[in-house]
Amino acid sequence: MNTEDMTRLKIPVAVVRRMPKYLTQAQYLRQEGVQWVSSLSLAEALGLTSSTVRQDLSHIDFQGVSKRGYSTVGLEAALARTLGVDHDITCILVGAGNLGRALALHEGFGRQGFKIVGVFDSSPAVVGKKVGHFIVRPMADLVAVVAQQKVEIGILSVPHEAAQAVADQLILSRVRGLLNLTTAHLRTPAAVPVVDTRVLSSLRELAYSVRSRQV
Amino acid sequence: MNTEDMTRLKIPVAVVRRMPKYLTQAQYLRQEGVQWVSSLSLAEALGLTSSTVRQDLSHIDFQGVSKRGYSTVGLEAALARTLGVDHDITCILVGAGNLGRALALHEGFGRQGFKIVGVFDSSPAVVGKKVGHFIVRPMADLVAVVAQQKVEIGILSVPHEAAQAVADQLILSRVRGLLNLTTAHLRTPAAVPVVDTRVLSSLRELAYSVRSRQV
DNA sequence: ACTTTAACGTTAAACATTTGACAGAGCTTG
DNA sequence: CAAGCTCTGTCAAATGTTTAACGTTAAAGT
Repeated sequence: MNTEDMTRLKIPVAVVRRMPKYLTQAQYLRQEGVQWVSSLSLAEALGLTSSTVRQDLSHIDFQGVSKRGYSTVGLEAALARTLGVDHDITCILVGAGNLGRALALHEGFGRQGFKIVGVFDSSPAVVGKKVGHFIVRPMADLVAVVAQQKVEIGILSVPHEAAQAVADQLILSRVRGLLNLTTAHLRTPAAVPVVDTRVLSSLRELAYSVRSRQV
Repeated sequence: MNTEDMTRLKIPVAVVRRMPKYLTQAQYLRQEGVQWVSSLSLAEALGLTSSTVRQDLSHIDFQGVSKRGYSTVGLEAALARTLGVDHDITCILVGAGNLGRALALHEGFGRQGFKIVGVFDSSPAVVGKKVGHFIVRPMADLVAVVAQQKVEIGILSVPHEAAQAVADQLILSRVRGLLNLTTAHLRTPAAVPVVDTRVLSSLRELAYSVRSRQV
């Protein structure tokens, strides 16, 4: 089958969710100077089966090599291309509380191409204050900044009561996707995807796992 | 079928992942004074089908009522019991960088029963400093604190190069589960579950969604 | 009391994901 | 230069998840 065709086909969500992990691993190996990686060693590193890895990687426009595996450099590039993170993506952050400030100060995302170009807050007490090298801006500036800087992603770290209203503002300002750090479930038009980070949910899931394994 | 039996059966992972969301929603409705909620309105609030909601809730030891739906109070209690968050769970946090400090300062987790009882860091420059009302402790204190305070969950917010080594120390100190905020994949014995929060992965997943929808 | 109705709980079919199995490709070695 | 080996890519079976459909229950109205 033509690989060009493959990549046009819709990639299953389960596969898309694993791709960032393959990308992280490929970057990591490449930085360590490893040139080739097999589906088996990727699987062992990520807690999967080699079969799953091969099946997953068949969805990207990139070929492994018999007897060697996958080139770490090629894999990294192909995954980045497939995910759309082979170029910078501009983001804004709304909500300059503890979590929001931590994310704004975290340099890791910027290194991975997610460039924060503005920090917003609705509280007059916070607007104008500095967060790292950002000056917190009022919500009224949202539309203009999104338009001028071609912002693609809005990151929400507001109290959950305010989440839906802020999400609506972000959508109106024509942001293309939302990263939701709140516990609220956001309702958005189909054209605006939302990914939840679920920190509290993860803790609760963990509580269940811890408990059900103690038996 | 006897519901007592049901709850002993293993709950599918997909269902466990949704339960925290149902719990959040039930709490929220109860706080607003809503007494009953139907599978359909839960579904609409969380972006699911009513069928999924009913199927999911059939796994907990709690019954809905014909023509009314589920009691928000009862639902909240049953979900909390099932997840094991009906009592406090002690946690420690390792890594007092930006993200770690933000989590330590965030009061929401404490209100939900996840009590942080210690903040640790390996850097002598950080040990001894204050983070909120915590004084950052050295890694050497880990074992003693976990034993004395019966710590169940370790939260990792260290640089990813250090993640596996710190995870190993936490496991040795007999923590029962790990919340992983790093991009590293952690390898643990089967008895020690790990839940990843995947903030960077979520951003990448979002980048893919945004891109594949622009067509 | 009886009918209507709005909900749940359960079944089974549809759909999605994961896994095992194996043919084929291309290094490597003698 | 052929044999052997190790790895990929793909197929199909097994497993897991979601959904629609429907029988059942209990409240509400007549």
